Parts: sequence; structure tokens; C-alpha cells
Amino acid sequence: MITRNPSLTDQVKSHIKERIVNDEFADGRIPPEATLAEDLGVSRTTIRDALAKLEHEGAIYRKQGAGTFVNKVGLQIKSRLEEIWSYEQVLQDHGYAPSVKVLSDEILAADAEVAAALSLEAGADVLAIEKVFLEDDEPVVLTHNRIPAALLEDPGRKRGRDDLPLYEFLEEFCDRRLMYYVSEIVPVAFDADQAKKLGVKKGTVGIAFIELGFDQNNEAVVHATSYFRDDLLRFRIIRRRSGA
Amino acid sequence: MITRNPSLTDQVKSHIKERIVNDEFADGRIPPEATLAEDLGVSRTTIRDALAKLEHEGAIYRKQGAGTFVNKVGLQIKSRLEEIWSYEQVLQDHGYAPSVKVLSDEILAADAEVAAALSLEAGADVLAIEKVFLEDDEPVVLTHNRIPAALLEDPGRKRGRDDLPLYEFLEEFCDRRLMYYVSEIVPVAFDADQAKKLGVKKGTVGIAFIELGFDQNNEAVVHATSYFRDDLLRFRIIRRRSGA
DNA sequence: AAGTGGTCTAGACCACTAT
DNA sequence: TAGTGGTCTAGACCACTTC
Repeated sequence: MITRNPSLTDQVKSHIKERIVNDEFADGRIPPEATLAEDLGVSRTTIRDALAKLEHEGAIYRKQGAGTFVNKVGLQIKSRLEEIWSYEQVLQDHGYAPSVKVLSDEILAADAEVAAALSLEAGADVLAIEKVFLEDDEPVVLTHNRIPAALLEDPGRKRGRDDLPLYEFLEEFCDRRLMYYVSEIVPVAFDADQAKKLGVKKGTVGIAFIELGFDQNNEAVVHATSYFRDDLLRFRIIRRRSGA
Repeated sequence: MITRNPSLTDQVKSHIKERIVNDEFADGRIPPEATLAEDLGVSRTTIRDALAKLEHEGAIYRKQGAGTFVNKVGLQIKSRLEEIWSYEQVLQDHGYAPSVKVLSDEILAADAEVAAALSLEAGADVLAIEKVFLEDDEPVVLTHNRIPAALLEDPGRKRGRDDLPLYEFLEEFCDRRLMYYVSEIVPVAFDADQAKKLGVKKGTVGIAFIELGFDQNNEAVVHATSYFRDDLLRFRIIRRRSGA
């Protein structure tokens, strides 16, 4: 699968973001949109699209009639739920050296819930991958992914690469591009098995995600459950008025 | 505080959303952007902005070169974390008759954590409001809000209106417009007090939000903690590639 | 080849903030 | 009143899907 060049808007966004983190806007004030447009030689629309993305991710805020400003609080937020795409990346941003261990890896019959979620017939084959993500040898995340076996282009070839991030695995071996997840947030008390794999005491409370991943054709391509150690990783989210 | 007229884009968004829920696009295919623009007498940009919002909230999906389609799965998602603005609204969308009970309501000295989060001096006065939200007489959400007392325009007048949704209270009595929350998602086992107020057994697991609300000047105006009964209300979120 | 969404431009006018 | 972000228009060209 191929990737596209970054758009002008994304280049502008990266440029401004860089100037922000380098603290080039000492008073916290970002130049007017018209000025930025002229300086960078692009239209004001392109500038506005870039600023909209930066505002959405909490790097800046805008006040109509007043100006655009650096959001010092927003810049410091880590582990934003909406931005998560691979747990390796989360742990890396978290400041540790992440690693992955594949605990199990097999083709088996889907149970009723998973089959229904993936629009499969009851008992259809799925590839089940259980992984644990560690930072500095300490387990942080336990995941269990189930991918319809029918999606595998070459069932034999995939062995040994189940350590890839899920979205890479799907692009590489299923020719599917993972576009979004619908995730359910569930509080849990870890059972004996989960606690052992996560290195905590049985009954410790944690967060679980039960989620379904969709591809470029809006088809469900993976059912995932993930368990997190709250003492090592805590998620945040920016909730905005009106869904802007 | 005054409110603004809905923009053309928002009117277009509502119009298309209505046609979607009325199932007017039987084959799941939404007309081309150029057609919509001509039919509604607006520019393609306005159409695109409206469609972008609908895509973001999961109502539609778009495939470059192919078209725009109704997202049947996305339409059914309830209790989306990013869209929450008042718990009354959440419970109403959830299909029950919501009610609110104010458990306590007093001016007291902020503890260290709250004072730091709200940029107050240690021990500064805050208005503390404890509320429980019920659906059909069953408690679902327990909240504890702390607002700097210095923000209250008329400390005497506010009594008796602490049952208002927080954003309304802040607009009405503090002249602050709540723009966004930064929320931390925490798994908890309810203690005796929380369990009693939520009508569950001590030790039941649930989700808590620890959050900070910011106003139009990007100032922190409220510190809030909320506890949810997982058996009655479960949150979902759409996590997208790249933060689009 | 035809059709559709994605990106980008140039410019107009409005709403709001600050002074 | 001047300056800034917010909304909207009209049109060009590109990237991709479908037939």
C-alpha cells in the first residue's frame, strides 16, 4: 500500500507547530492569519485549515476579534485518547522504551459476540493474536485482537509478523487500511489470568477498551479488547462544546 | 449572555442529517457535493464543511473518487464521549427521564490539588456543588464541581440554582462561557460513601472523570470529578487515524 | 473516459475585540 | 475605529474510483 505526500495544509501545520514548541511566539501570540498567509506564500484558507487542526489538538486557541494564541496547558497533555493509533507510539510518547511480546497467535473459531461484530457466520475462523506491551520490562497493556481469517491474503506467510502494530499488519497482509475504531470504555477488576500477564494483583482495577476497527470501505476488520494498567498509563481527552 | 444564529453550514448539516435519519437516501448513497450545492443554493465549500462535521460524528463516510455514504453503524452509536456536554442530555439520549438532585452546596476552602488546577492560592474559597443524576429514580452519575468563589458575580443570588447544568450556571452567574474540558479517565472501586450515593455495593467498579473546564479566555473555571455506574451508562468514542 | 471527493486559491463581507 | 478571526462564494485543478 502506498502513502500520499503531505498536503500543503499539513506542511503549514507542522511548520507552525514547530515554531510553537520552539517558543518562537514568546508572548504566546500567533501572527494574524493574513500575515501567516503572506509569509508562507499560501492562501488564508490553507492557513485556517492548519490552525483549525492545531486548535482541535489543543495546541492553540482562537478568540474572534482578538487573535490566535498558544495554549500552554493544551500542549502538555499526553496520552490523548483520540490520537492513539498504536500502543508502541503511546508508550514512546510516554517517555519509555516500549517493546512487544506476542503471547499467543492462532486460528480459531470466533465466538458469537465477535462473529456478530465482524459480520461473520457463527464459528467462522479468525486469527487471534494476544500481545502485551511493556515499557522498561514492565507490562502496561494487554491486547487481544481477532481478524477474520478470510481477510488474510496468504495464511501461511503471516506467521512471525504478528508483532507488527495492528494497522501495519492489516495493510501488509490484508490490504486493508484501518480508518477508525469505535471503542467502548469499560472499568474492570482484573481476573487471575489478566493480573498475571500484567504483573499486578488479582482484583486490581483498570480500564478496558472493547473496540471494533473499520477499513476504507467502512467494513469491520478487527475486534479488539485491550486492558491497561492505570498506575502506569492514564488516558485523557479534550471534550469540546458542539463537537467542533 | 447571547447566542448566535446557526450558520449556513450548520443549517445545511441539520438538513442533511434529517434526510439521513428519515432514510431518504435508501441506497445509502448521498448525492454528489456539486448537486447538493446547487439544490440548496449554497457553495460547495459550505456543503463540504457540513459533510465534514457529519463525517466526524460518524453519520457518514466518504471515499475519494467514489462518493459519500450513510454510515449505518456510526448512526447507532450512543453516549459518545466527545459529544457530552451535560449529563441531563446524555441520560435523555439514553432513553430515560433524567432528574437531578443537589446533595450539597457550600463555600469552602479549596484543597491543594484543586487550588493548583484552578490557579488559586492555597485555601482560596470555592463553591462546591455535589449532585447526583438519576434516570427513573435510579442514580447513574455522581458529580462534584468546584468553582472559584471569586468568579461569582453575586454570591448571594446563586443559591437555589445549583441544579442548573454546569455550563448554564457558569454563563448565568459567572459570565463565563465553558468551551472545553480536559478529562482524565480513571477506573475506580467505589468507596462506602460513593457506593451509597450511587445505590450500589461498596467495591463496585466504575469509571471516574477528573476534569478541568476552560472558558473563552482559556482560563480554568471549574474542577470536576464525576463517577458513573457502568451497569447503566457506558461511554464510547470514535478514534480516528491522524486526528481528522 | 466520466464522475466524485480532495486541495488550494483569491476575494468579499460579517462579528467581535481591543483601544 | 482599526484589527482580527468567522463565514461564505466561485472557480480551478488534482487524485482516485468506477465502468
